[in-house]
Amino acid sequence: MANSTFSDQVMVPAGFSTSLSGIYDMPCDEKGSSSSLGFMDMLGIGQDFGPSWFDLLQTPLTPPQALPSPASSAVPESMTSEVVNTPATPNSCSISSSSTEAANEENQCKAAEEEDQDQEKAKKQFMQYCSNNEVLTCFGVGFRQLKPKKKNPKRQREPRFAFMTKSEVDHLDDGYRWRKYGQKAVKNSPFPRSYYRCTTAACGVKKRVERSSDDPSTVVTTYEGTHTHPCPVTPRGSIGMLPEAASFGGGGGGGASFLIPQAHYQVQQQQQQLQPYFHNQTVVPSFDFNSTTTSTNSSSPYTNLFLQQERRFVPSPSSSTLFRDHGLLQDMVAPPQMRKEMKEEQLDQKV
DNA sequence: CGACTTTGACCCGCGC
DNA sequence: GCGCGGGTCAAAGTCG
Repeated sequence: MANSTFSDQVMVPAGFSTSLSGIYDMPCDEKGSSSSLGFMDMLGIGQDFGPSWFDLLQTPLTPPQALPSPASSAVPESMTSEVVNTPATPNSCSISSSSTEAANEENQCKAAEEEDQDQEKAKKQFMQYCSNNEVLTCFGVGFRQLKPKKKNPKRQREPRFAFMTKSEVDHLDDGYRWRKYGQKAVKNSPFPRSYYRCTTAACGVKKRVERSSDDPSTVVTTYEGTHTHPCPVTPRGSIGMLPEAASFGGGGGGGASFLIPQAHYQVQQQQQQLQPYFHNQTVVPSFDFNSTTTSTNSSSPYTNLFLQQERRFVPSPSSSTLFRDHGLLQDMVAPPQMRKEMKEEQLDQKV
């Protein structure tokens, strides 16, 4: 199978961005039965909870042409309200039959609530991220309920995170090493779904990759689980993603891997190696993680992830030095406005 | 030879 | 109970 680096993903026509669209939230099954979530499940389609996520997917988070300025980078109110609203069903712990069970359930309730809080946090942060980054389509912060095993009937919740990317190839290189362990034909889709598992021992992270039947140019990647190890791709040991930082919403229940930050790192790296290749490519605009709008003391690795990783690429007056120093990121990561400013700055310096 | 992919078989949950 | 579909296993094949 063809492999690609993340740079393949971000090299999309102007007006499109590596896309993430709308967050889905997966309701917990009240009965604790397993639920293998399909694509429709992830979108929340056919489920009776809150506003339809499918509706969210129909609307780009931000218009492709309208770069969000710091002032306008807040999550749109309409989105915020929908994202923050939690489905009514999950973790509603109201029924118990005995005192011990009640105690257990109470603990589970607390844990679940904490998880939900983390998830809420993650959602907010993620929406902020989407809003700030012209993300067109994102869908997925949630938990998958694993099938209860007979020996261990305890419910397990695996964090899941899915997003869509425009890519010619299915399997995108996110820095981790994956082994394909299965492929299945998907109903109502001409494209098969591939199953990958992190090759690192004791790391149970999985990912599913499938091509959208609606838009064959779109690849849907679903991550499941938390990496328990640093990203193996840490050239020169410069930016190794810590396990905490490499996961999403992991404060309470761990988190699924998230590609974007590392993608930028790879983009930056490959930019240096493949400069001619990236010529005139405009990608990944506007990464402005406003520290004033983002909680920095959050226990969520999600927050730290963005703050620590993304800020390396935040175009700001001070970071323009970074662009200058490397001399090759300008076309790549800087939004048009930023490129213009940098150009002007360079002209000023020449004068 | 090790790492990885392919692919048919198998398991399990769910709906009817 | 049965069939369907999603997910996983594992043997065989491929590749560097």
